[in-house]
Amino acid sequence: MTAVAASWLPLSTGERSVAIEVLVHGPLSRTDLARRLDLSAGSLTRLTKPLIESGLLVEVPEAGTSAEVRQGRPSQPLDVVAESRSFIGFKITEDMVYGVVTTLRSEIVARHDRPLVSHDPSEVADLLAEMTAELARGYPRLAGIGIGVGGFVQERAVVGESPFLHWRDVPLGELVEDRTGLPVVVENDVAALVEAETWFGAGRGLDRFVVLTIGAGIGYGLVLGGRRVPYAEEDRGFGRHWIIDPNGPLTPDGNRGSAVSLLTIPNIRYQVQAATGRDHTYDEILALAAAGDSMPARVIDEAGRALGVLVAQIANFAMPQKIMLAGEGVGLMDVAGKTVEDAIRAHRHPLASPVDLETRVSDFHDWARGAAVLAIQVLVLGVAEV
Amino acid sequence: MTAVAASWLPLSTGERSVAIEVLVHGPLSRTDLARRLDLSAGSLTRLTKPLIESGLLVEVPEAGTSAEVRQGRPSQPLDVVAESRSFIGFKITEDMVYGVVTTLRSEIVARHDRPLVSHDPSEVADLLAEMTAELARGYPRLAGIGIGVGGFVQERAVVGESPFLHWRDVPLGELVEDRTGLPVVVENDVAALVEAETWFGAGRGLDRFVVLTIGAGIGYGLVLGGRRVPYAEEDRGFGRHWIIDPNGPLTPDGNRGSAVSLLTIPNIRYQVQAATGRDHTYDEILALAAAGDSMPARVIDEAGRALGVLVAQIANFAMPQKIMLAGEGVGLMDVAGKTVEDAIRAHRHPLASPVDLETRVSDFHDWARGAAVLAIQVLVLGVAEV
DNA sequence: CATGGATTCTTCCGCGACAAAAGTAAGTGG
DNA sequence: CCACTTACTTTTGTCGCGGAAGAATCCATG
Repeated sequence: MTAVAASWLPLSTGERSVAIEVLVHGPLSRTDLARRLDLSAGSLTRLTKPLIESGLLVEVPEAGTSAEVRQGRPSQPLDVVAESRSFIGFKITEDMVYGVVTTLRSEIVARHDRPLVSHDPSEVADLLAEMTAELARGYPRLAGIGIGVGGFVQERAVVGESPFLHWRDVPLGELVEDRTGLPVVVENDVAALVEAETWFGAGRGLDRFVVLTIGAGIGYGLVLGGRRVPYAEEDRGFGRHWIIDPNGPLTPDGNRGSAVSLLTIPNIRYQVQAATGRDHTYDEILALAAAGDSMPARVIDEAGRALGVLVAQIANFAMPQKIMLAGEGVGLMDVAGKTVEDAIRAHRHPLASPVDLETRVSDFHDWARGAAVLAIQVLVLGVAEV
Repeated sequence: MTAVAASWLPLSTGERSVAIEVLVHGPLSRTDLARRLDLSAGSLTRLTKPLIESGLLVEVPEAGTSAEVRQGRPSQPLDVVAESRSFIGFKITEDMVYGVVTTLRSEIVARHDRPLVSHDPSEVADLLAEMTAELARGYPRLAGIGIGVGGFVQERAVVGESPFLHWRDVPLGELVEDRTGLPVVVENDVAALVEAETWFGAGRGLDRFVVLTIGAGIGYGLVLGGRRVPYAEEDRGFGRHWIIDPNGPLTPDGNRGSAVSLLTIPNIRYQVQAATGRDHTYDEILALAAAGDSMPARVIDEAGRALGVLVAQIANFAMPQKIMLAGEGVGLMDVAGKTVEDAIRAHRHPLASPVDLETRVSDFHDWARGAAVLAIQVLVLGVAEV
């Protein structure tokens, strides 16, 4: 596997904005683009020409509604050639690596998962290289790899600290680049998910929005002006110091009634086990709660209330236009959705605009997809960022 | 009193950014400006010329440090002619109107206060016109008036709702313009203070910062990307639905342990009165608490803890670069500063960057100055905003 | 089936903003 | 007195955009 020409020609700012607009907002005619980007029709001819010649964009037949009869010269929608390049995204968890192949539009076209048996950096890199080879079958024009890791990542290349892997200053990007010959972007998994949502998901076109994840831990990502706000304690225990109920249940980590102890999957399972003596999976607990089993129902109700308070406070203080809920723990919303909404309402001003809360049913491949989006951003469009 | 030519010539975007930069960041040479605005030296000659000709900027002698011996041609700092125009700012409270005259640089050069005996809109407007005439003495080149009101203000002109004045849809801007012949900007008082801090105060040059005010109520202003984020419930009871301590003291408004009931001046006085049977002023309570009187000390300690939690949560969720504390209630910081800091630390992640908390000792004239800053923004530089 | 109107896109030209380079001004230091 | 440094000005070239005119391609109408 040899290195592929990483990125297209260097794009001018005008060309880049056109490329991103088409990539993110689907097929658009030149006239549409002129309106959206506030440019003249003439400028669009100029800007699109090199993009079409380079193969990034193509003219596509006009969208379906043939019934619609319009006068005038038909528009010539432009679209990115989604399949022209492929990207690989990985999500590394404690015991599994989830991998996907995506198109330029971040649609998942292939999946491949493997158990993670060793946490040794070079062995992990070996595994990622093997999985890359496996995934690459049938997708020859790989342009790059994105890797999402829970933990603190520096320079989009080095894992500065990852508690669950017991890593410190591991140059994962370099390790994988050496083995695959492909450009690699490493990023915190929540950050990657946030970027993916900003470009291709719920956050498209929004100025301020929040991604909140519930799973083994709690993740928080704040996007302002289209950019993610970096913060020092990134993904090293968000919500642990946020005490919702001082009299709440004590959890193994020694915090009483924190958002983490009330909301995360391991702590919910711990609470149910401590009360009933039996170990259940998270899904079982949700089912029991839905069926009215009193003890799980109490724990889940409390979790729903905590989530509502958390969401309300985020809305009060950060004032996002939308809050997106993701992660393996969002099943909570199905069972305790009403509790969450009530709690939100109770902790918001009656005149406040309603919170736009969107729940994304997501599995680990969505995290991997998020990592692939980073590769798209950095490698294709040359979006540099820290 | 006749209308004065309101604003300078329409400025181009380049000229405007130069003007704002000089206005906000004091005297700057062209070379400094070129560096700050990322422009070439040539562009600065071009951009500054019309500004100097129009009288907005002047070349001033180089700054003081004559001891400093440098080679080369001396720089020619530019400065705004601060005294070339004057602005009036008003802050309306329930029983007083506070007025100031400021320079273009928002320095207060005169004050004048009057008791507010009637809440009738036209009588209030009459009073403002009288005070304007009073303040205008000796400051002939008035360019505009800014008015800060607690409540909900629309279009920077109409008081949509103000509970303490019992106003609904009062076109205060128009009323005062009719009486004075001067352009008038009306804005929510917290919003005005936020703008003032963004331009001339602690928020200068920051991308994200928060203004938190404690007084008769709690005020919250969030600035992102140099712009204040508008929100629906603006200044109609921020913090009332934020329950810090579910077992906290009950207050007359029926909320138990909310940020408002724990922190605002009327509620602190109410708590002390309920416990001791005696009515004290806020300053007296602070003094008693500092002296160790147990009951006031407990109330103040609780208030300090509540403030700490509030600040910590703002820092956690909105991630501002700085939080500015203002209002008549900031004396709390002198007495309970340590409690506040402890509470902040307890509710933040240990790895989180420390909260940059700045306390501004402020009286009502600072609110009035904030309103004057709005007049400066809108009338001189044509900064349009909602 | 020709004509005209509508709409989209292309070509071309001019304008404005900017940067880079070259020139001028005003100081310091030997 | 001359070299050197720094600040500013002038000149010139380039880039990107908007606007006007025209080409392409549809529909509607007679």
